Amino acid sequence: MPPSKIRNMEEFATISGISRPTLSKYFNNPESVRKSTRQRIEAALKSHDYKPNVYAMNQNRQTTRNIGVIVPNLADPFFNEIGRAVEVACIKAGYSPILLGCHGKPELEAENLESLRSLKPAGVLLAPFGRGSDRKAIEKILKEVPLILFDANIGEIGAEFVGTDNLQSVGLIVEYLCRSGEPPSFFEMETPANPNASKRRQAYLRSMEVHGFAPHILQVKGSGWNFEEIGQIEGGAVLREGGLPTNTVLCSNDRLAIGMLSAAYKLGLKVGHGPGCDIRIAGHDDHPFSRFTCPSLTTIAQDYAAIAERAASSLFRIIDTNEKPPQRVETLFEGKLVLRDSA
Amino acid sequence: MPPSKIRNMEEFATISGISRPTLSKYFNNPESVRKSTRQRIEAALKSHDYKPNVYAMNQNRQTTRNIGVIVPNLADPFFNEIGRAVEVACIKAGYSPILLGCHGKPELEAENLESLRSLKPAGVLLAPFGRGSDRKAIEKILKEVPLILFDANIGEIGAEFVGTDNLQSVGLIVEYLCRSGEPPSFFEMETPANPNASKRRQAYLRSMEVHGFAPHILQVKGSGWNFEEIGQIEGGAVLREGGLPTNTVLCSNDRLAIGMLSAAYKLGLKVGHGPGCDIRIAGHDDHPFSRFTCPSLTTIAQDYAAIAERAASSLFRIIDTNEKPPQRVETLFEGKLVLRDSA
DNA sequence: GATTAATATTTACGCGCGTAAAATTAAAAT
DNA sequence: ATTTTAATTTTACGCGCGTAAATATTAATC
Repeated sequence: MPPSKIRNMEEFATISGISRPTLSKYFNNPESVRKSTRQRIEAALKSHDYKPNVYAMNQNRQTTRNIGVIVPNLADPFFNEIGRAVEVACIKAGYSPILLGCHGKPELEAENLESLRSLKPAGVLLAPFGRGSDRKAIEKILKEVPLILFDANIGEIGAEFVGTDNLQSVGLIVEYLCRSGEPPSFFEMETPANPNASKRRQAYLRSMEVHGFAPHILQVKGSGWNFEEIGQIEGGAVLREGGLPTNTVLCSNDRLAIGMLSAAYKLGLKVGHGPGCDIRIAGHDDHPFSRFTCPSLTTIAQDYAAIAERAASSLFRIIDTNEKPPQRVETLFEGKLVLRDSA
Repeated sequence: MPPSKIRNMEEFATISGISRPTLSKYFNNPESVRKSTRQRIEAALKSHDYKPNVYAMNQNRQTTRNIGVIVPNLADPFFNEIGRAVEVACIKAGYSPILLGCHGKPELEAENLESLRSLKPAGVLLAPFGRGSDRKAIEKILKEVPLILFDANIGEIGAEFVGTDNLQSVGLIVEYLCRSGEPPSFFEMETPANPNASKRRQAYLRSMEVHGFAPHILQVKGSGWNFEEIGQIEGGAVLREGGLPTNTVLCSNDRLAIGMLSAAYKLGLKVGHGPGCDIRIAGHDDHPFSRFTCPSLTTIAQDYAAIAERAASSLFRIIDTNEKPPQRVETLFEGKLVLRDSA
């Protein structure tokens, strides 16, 4: 990239000997021009360092190549990873993803949707808060661009929902826990922000029934996103006060389990499935830290790569064909049991 | 916001009874118009749901209100938090932050800088990789907009560096460890990506000298960002093979320490400072998980709020006054000792 | 080599807003 | 009430590119 500064596409057109409309076509889709032309453009590009002005590009265009991706909390490793996977899928398909986190605050979800709206994205991939989500804000952007929900479902909103089959995944771990020891209680927050939580509770109830055990649900106080802290404080209280009918607990998610493990450690309880262990604790999600907890956490791994891939490709299909599927689809992927030391 | 759809500023001008240039002024800085006018505009805004087209706004403008913020890895809670703090500071100052993570890949840093360049930001706040950073990519954008480094310093690049005083912070924890028990060894990766790592090693060496102890540095293999895994595997090897001259280890960062704690647990070692403990392990950074490790981790808390605030405000000053400080400044904030159970 | 289909060029207009200069109006100071 | 000062309106142009239509060129087919 020599010092030659090109100021606009016009200039680059004269320098490269290609007409401006053809260049415009190229930048919108390199495949849309003849191979020989493409090569000439790319050769010129190498020796001139020109990039079209993104603002001018998108200003007078009916549809941009931007994809809005919103997750509730980028600080949560699960959402970080799934957000990243979606990002990569978008780039691969020639779109420009805009990944926005809501820092655990539902009001930021509405704000992010609004700022996306002014970026005129071609589509939106949203992992909503669920209960905390501003339904009107979602419906507002939905009128303008296709939207697909992932991770958490909100009834009948968006063209598709892609997530994990909680019924299957929770069934899997409940079955394992029942088979390998005492049946689990279910540990969760009283007012979970995420709709998956209630799905998991229902799956737990159903699964316990299938195995012929009496369910026992521990709902503790706590809201917000400080799951570890809630698990530690409230889970610790449960452990101390002996509110458990069996020696096994299934936590609604790994972050709660991590907190509970911490509480168990403080109480001097030995967690695990070996001899001499006081209690078994299991989680759900295969949080990146679950491998490093003490003891390492038995949990369910979500197939976030598949979820991300599917959500993205479904969105691209809608964008490309410009037609919504006649019926709202719900795609669920199976979770996998990850056996470690805690249960 | 009734159904009235306004398509451009012109339309909104006729509806609101305000001239378009005045509206333009208002949207660029609400304070720049008379109070009575501002109130009229805001009243109209409430009943008409108009927002200027961002692309058209920025297209023919010498300087946008965008601030690029780049951190090495949004999945790392430390960078997530400091990135968020910077974001908030930008919004507060009326700028639009664009927070980009590099997912631990230095090549993404260069890519992100490049995509920022085409967004014509008013300035850039960069937490660089350090060794892995593409110096040329940084210098390229530096020619166009002011840039401030935070967290990790790269010699003489950018208008300012804002970070933690590792000499002070490591001195603090070494002093504590020496005073309260046996002097620590220093545990780190062989080829740390982050320049803070070598700063901390130097600070350790100097601090040990001050207290009259022989330093002992454990450099283990490993690169990349899987710190916990490296801490677990390599730290575990150190613990097993008895390569420690004392019962105390200071890890270069919390994530290594978390891995080492996990290894110690697996080996059946009791970590802590109480009676009957086999080893003391300390970290650096006050990672959000450090409160929930087993045992909870004694560490150093960085003042990331101050770092973010300072980095942002310095950038705004340069942008507003349109002049770089005559000399490159390095601003260091002190770390605070966080005493928990592990050391 | 002639015909056809695909691609490129020419020409021209518009997007929504920034921004400058001059004219006007309103508010503040005297 | 008059002058001074500040803010607003009018007018007008341009930014860089999308995009459409007509024309010219190239490549593919026979």
